[in-house]
Amino acid sequence: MDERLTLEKIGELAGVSRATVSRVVNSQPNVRPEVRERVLAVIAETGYQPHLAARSLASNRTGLIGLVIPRILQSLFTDPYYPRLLQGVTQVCNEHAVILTLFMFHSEDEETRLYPRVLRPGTLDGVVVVSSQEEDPLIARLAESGLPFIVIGRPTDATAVSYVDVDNVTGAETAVSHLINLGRQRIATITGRQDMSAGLDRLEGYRRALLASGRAIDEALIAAGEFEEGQAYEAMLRLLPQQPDAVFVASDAMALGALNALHSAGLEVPGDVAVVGYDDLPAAAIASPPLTTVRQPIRRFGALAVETLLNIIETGSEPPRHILLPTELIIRETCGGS
Amino acid sequence: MDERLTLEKIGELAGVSRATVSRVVNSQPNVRPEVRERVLAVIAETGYQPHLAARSLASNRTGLIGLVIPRILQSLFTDPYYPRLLQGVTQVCNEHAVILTLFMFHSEDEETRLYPRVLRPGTLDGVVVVSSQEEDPLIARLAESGLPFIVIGRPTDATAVSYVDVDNVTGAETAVSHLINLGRQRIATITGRQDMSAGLDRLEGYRRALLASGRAIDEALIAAGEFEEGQAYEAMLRLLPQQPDAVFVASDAMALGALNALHSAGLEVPGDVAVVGYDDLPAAAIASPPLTTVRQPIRRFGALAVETLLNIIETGSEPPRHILLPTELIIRETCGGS
DNA sequence: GCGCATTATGAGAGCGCTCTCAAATAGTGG
DNA sequence: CCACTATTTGAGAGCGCTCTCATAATGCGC
Repeated sequence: MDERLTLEKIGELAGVSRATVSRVVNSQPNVRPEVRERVLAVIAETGYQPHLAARSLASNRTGLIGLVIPRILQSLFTDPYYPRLLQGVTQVCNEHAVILTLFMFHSEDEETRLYPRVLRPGTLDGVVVVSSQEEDPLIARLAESGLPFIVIGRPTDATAVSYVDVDNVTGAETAVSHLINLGRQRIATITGRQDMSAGLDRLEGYRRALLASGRAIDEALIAAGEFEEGQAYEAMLRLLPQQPDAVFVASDAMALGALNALHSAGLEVPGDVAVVGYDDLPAAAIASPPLTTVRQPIRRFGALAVETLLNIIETGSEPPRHILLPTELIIRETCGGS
Repeated sequence: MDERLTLEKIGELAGVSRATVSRVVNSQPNVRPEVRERVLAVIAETGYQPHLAARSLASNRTGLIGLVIPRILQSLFTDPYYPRLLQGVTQVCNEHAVILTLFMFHSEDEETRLYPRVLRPGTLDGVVVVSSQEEDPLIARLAESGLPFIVIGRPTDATAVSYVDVDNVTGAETAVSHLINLGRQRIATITGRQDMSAGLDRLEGYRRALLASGRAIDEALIAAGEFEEGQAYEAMLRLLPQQPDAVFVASDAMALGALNALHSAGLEVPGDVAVVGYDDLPAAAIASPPLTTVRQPIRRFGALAVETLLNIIETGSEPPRHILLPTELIIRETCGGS
């Protein structure tokens, strides 16, 4: 009882060979039902589980996938983005009996030192990379290594790489169109970082909505917020001389900053200026006034990334998978009207 | 170049045997410096990394540790507790070249189905369990299996089990003593779940502070909040007839609920009733008025758990490690005075 | 320079599994 | 009932590493 359980041992107990037990464990065909039953009984009785490392070595499959969260994004870690993402990710991992490994880096030094570890042979079957700034070096190395991987959030050089992303262009377009339909005339925007696709795409959506309604783009109404609350506060103040009557802000954190700026400038929201954010943070719902925003299906997002990765592992990375998920406009009070 | 790198291969290139390369890779003694150098050069040049699965099989060490987050606590996942904890945990994992695996369960079914996976042979070197309700069955199974593990948050039957916990008793005691020193006379408390040590200990701290100042415990001033905002709201309303002039609330989420209740009852905070929370959520700082609360060193917490686990893996689980971390009273405005 | 203790090196077994391949058994048609 | 095919089973090699143990090389004292 004290001795370690192996295939051999189970075979002995069931009166068959190691090979047959292996077939049963892996649900392969060509085992007499009666024998299969007998083996399964022994397994259930003993609580045998195959030795992961041994199986990995022999089969060249570890049953582990990695989730890589780069340093740049750690700041976002205070909003519920990652927890939600993790829920989606772990959910699918659990369903498919895959073990999730988590790589979080805290400094550039750590990144360069530990990236090789992600690629280390005999470790992972595949990797989910949360994309940060454009051009994460890890992505190039993954591509080169041949290890299956998928990116959450679209990288710049996207065509050859599989990714799952939110349709930020359409999300932003919908938000801005809503402001247009509400009759707002001078719609400004505070943009996110322009080295992230999320930042670029949300600006692109803003442009498209305006153009679609036959308006011109006024560059003076576009201010850079870098996805940071403080920067957005400043950006909002810079926009005020242009007398916007609405502003589309590329994240809720920034929208909160913009709201502050508007308040301290003595302007009414949504009376004087309508505001729409992006992300639907919990803080958005309890802002005053509650913030109209664009909600992303974050959990589905994580789930879909893993599902797609598993599919890539199974069937190969060709063709690259490009998946865009729709967003939802959550209308609250900062946009006025409804 | 295309062929897979193995110890054998490296040995060939360096003109030594597999065994010698292995010694170099594992920094063992008894290799001539000149030979060591030559081998290291080949390794650097080729980018060789040992095959994890093969090493695991041979050495019976995988270099993986698990972090298990039980279902019950997922609700807490919206506050920054887990992100912070993960930062501490991954930090130490990175330092020690250990790979972190994350197990999150979403239903009772998943738990019972997947617990064995955590214990599966050839998978993990050790486990960090975030304790939830008392008596997590996983803890008993881990103890039985002999796999090294440590619990974050103290389990009930704590003596035989290693854990890292916040000193909730002292934390609560300090908070309540502060209210006493401020001259509050009728200090109530809203408790957390009494099947979690955090809930029990914070109540115990409340009691101790009162007794230490020579006061009696008035059970009518103790109301159950179950760690939920809504429940705390109700609890606060139930307390009001007792005319408390202060309330110690066992979590910030609940404190926010209590604050709401006080407002809607037309009472002034801290004028009529002082409030102290616990946890120092971001929401605590921006509550109105900003909430006095007890801050826990969450990141250190996670870091210490992993460090201790690694030590247990190295040196054995005897004696069990019991670590208590101090808290910090963050004084803001809801307690009045300073 | 010789015998000895020490240190450096390589051969080989074995970790627990998968997978191929040949042998054994069961099933089929005439 | 035999020849033949289809299915079931087991023997054995091999995955890439660690670790023990025997052997080879080296250092040292006299």
